Parts: sequence; structure tokens; C-alpha cells
Amino acid sequence: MQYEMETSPEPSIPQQRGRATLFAADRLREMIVEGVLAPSTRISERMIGERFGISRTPLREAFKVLAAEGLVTIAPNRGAVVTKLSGAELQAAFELLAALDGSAGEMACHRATVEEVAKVTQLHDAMLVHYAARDLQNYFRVNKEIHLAIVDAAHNSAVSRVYRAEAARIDRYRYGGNREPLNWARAMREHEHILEAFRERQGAVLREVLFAHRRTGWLNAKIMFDSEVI
Amino acid sequence: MQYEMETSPEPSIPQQRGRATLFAADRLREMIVEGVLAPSTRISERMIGERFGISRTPLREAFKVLAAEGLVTIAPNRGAVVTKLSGAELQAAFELLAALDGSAGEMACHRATVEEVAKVTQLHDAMLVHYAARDLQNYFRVNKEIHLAIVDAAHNSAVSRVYRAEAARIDRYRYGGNREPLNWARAMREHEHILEAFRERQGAVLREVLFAHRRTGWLNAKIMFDSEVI
DNA sequence: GAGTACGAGTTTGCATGCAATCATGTGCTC
DNA sequence: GAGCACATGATTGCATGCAAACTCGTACTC
Repeated sequence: MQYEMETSPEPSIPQQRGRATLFAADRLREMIVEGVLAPSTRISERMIGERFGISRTPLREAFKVLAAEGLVTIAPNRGAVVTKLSGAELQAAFELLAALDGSAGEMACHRATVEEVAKVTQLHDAMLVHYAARDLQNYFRVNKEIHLAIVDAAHNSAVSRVYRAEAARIDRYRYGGNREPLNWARAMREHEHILEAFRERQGAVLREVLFAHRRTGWLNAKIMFDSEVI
Repeated sequence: MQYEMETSPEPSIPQQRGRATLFAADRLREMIVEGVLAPSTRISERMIGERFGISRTPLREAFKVLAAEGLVTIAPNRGAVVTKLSGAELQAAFELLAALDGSAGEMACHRATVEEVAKVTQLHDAMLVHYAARDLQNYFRVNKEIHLAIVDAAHNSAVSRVYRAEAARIDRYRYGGNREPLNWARAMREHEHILEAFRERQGAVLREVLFAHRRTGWLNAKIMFDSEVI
């Protein structure tokens, strides 16, 4: 997927009343998560307001929401910038996601419906196809869907909400981790174990496997982070 | 701690520029967490604005922040109300905190400094004194400090942040859980095990004990919730 | 030349105003 | 009396205006 980085004001999307703040927050969140707005990018109220065709008031409210989510950082009297995570913060986020992945996986083994297990199995097979085709983009997409499906199968709204929020914070830093064939193959092997443990509903095993899998993800992200590609 | 529920506009606290939104958010958060503003209470922009001595603009920004934290719920064109958790949502939050408590405890066993272990030990002893004196208020306060100290001893900023946010969401529902002497004694016994596992740095044990302890907390909260006291 | 004081332009923080939407009460219809 | 249409007041959503704080370039001092 490509993004046009046009300098001209983008096609003004007229919003119905009562949606300017929501529109701005969703739009900015998407741009940050997908990397269109890189970390440390300054977000001027006037500039973005003109781009989005809204005034500063709803935009400032959107900034506050994104700041609460940790996606932007607001300095008093100096405006908002896209949050740039330090190495320690990135590691902390990966560890948190590891804990959530593991705990949710264990819960999911107890609570997942037959349909939810089937759904994960189907997604896994789809991911295999993308892996065989070396289609990194779709591999990443389906990969994330698998982890979300397992988390949601825990049937715990708080875990799902926090997981999504924290995953969004570091999504920007995960995209390129599996470019190395060796790591990619390793991740695939781990996913085989994940699927097996989930289908057999072995909670303790799934917890351990998901925890270790997230650690692999962190090692990959750390390589990229240390090489300052991101 | 008591709060004056005066009907006259409360002592206007003149804020320095650039702090109106922060002031309003902190103040409202405190009022919600401590139960001064009960769940389902409507929060009118004009009313609160007059009470706090600020205009609607910074107040609306504060509402958005609290909504992102899950403390208030904003209905389009109808304003904000203090979030009222359903039984399922409350249980979900307790389960999430159980997972965070357990995971953080295990991390803390690996990473806690000698000073941090000593601090928890000291807090534990202080809690014992409050327990012996049946001082519920201070018992609760020190109890929370113990759990926070263990979580922070994991040295993971993301876990600490999420833990605080989620704990704040359900604090309102936890205050009265241990009024029954039997449950209170049980919680104290669990805390003995918590301290022992932490001091001996037995990560897997501490995870299990903290997880079970949080489950006890949920059972207590559920009794209160089902009796519709809160 | 380095460092500081200053000032014009820019940006943020907040208050206010207006239009759209909602809430509520009254009168009308059946 | 029940139910609905409508009007009026209240509330929210957003745009705009103004003052405070910041940025950055220039001139001045040492």
C-alpha cells in the first residue's frame, strides 16, 4: 500500500456535525500507526487543521486523546509531536504485550468457541500462503489478525482494549522485523506451535509459546531499532 | 479524607496559564476515582466549568482525556457521564489486573533492587499495624502502595502506566470489599505469601500468588457489586 | 567571535459566540 | 387518558478572537 505525500491540501472530506474531533483523532492515529507521520514529527494545530478542513478546537481535543493513548506527546505551550519511543520504552512495550499475549492465550484456551479456534486455524493457513509467496505485506496483516483473534478469544474486553492500544503504539516499530529469512522462518515455526497449543487448548503451553514468540519479535525489532532504521 | 460538597462555587483556584486542562483533568479524575462523582453522574460542561472557574474549551479537552482513560463516557451531542462498569466489564478489569499483577511480579523477582524489596517489606509491616488496629482506610492505602511498589519493581514503564490506569478505573469498586473480617483475614494471609515469594525472588510462585490474590479481590468486589451497594 | 538582549512573527491556551441538536413541557388529536 | 406535534429553553460542537508564550533572527556588548 502506498501513500501519497502530496503537498497540496488533501481532498477536504466534509464531515457531518459532531464528528470533527473523532475524524481528526482517527485520521491522525492511522497516519501515526502506519508511519506516515514519523516519530518526532511536529504536528502544528493550524497546519493540520487546514489539511483536514477543521478548526483548531476539535483538533486540540483529538491531540489530547492521542496523547492519552501515548501516540503523541504534548509539550506545554509548544505543541504536539509524534511520540518517539526510546529503546527502553520499546522493550517495555514488547514485554507488556508478551504478558498480555500469554495471559490472553491462556484465558482463550478456556473460553474460545469452536468458531474462534476455526477462525485462527483459517488465518494461520492463509498466513502460510503469504509466507510461501514471500508476500511480506499480507503476511504482516494476517499475522496481526491471528494475534488479535486469540486475544479476543479470551473474551475479556479490558484485555482486548489495552492490547490494541499498546500494539498501536509500537506497530510503527514492528513492520520490518522479519525481513531476514532466518527470523521469518523462526517466527513461522513458532506460529505452528501457537496454533497447536491453541487447538489443543493447552493454556500453560500457549502462554509460554506466545511469550517466547513475542520475545522473538522484540529481538527482531531491537535489531532494527539499534540500526536506527526507524 | 472528606470532601466538602458545598453548593456554592468552590474556592476558585486561580491557575497559571497553560494549566486549565491539566487541572480539570486531574481534579475530575480524582473526584471519579475516589467516588465523589458516582458512576452514571452527568457532567455538564457549563456546571463544572463554573465550579472550576474555567471556560468550556479546556474542560472539553479534559473530558476527552478522561474518556480515553475510560473514566467518563461521552455520548455525541449529549455530553459526558461518569463511566458505569457492567459486571462483565468489572470482571474483565479484575482479570486484566490479575494478569498484570502476576506478570509484573515475576519480572520484579528478577529485577527488583534490594531497596525495593526492603520498601515492600516495610509497607507490609505498616499494613499489619493498620490491620491489627482495624484501620480500614489506611489499610487500603498501604495495600495499594504495596501492589504498586511490586509492579514498579518490574522496572517496566508500560506495565506501570497501564496498571495505574486500569486500577484507577476500578478503584471505585474496590473500597469496600474487605469489610467482612473473614475476607480481610484471608487477604492478609495471601499478603504473607506475596511478601515471602517476593523476598525469596521466586518468580513463578509470586505470579501464582498475586494472581490468586487478585481473584480474592474480585470475589469480594463481586459481592458488593451484586448487592448493588455500588 | 561568543554571548546576550531584544523584537517581530508565529503558535499555543483559553474565552466567547453562534448554530445544530437535544430535552422538556404544552396543547392538540383521537 | 394516551399518544403525538411542536415550541422553547438548555446543551453541545465548532469557529473565531485575543493574550501569553515561544521561535528565531538581528543588533549590540564585551
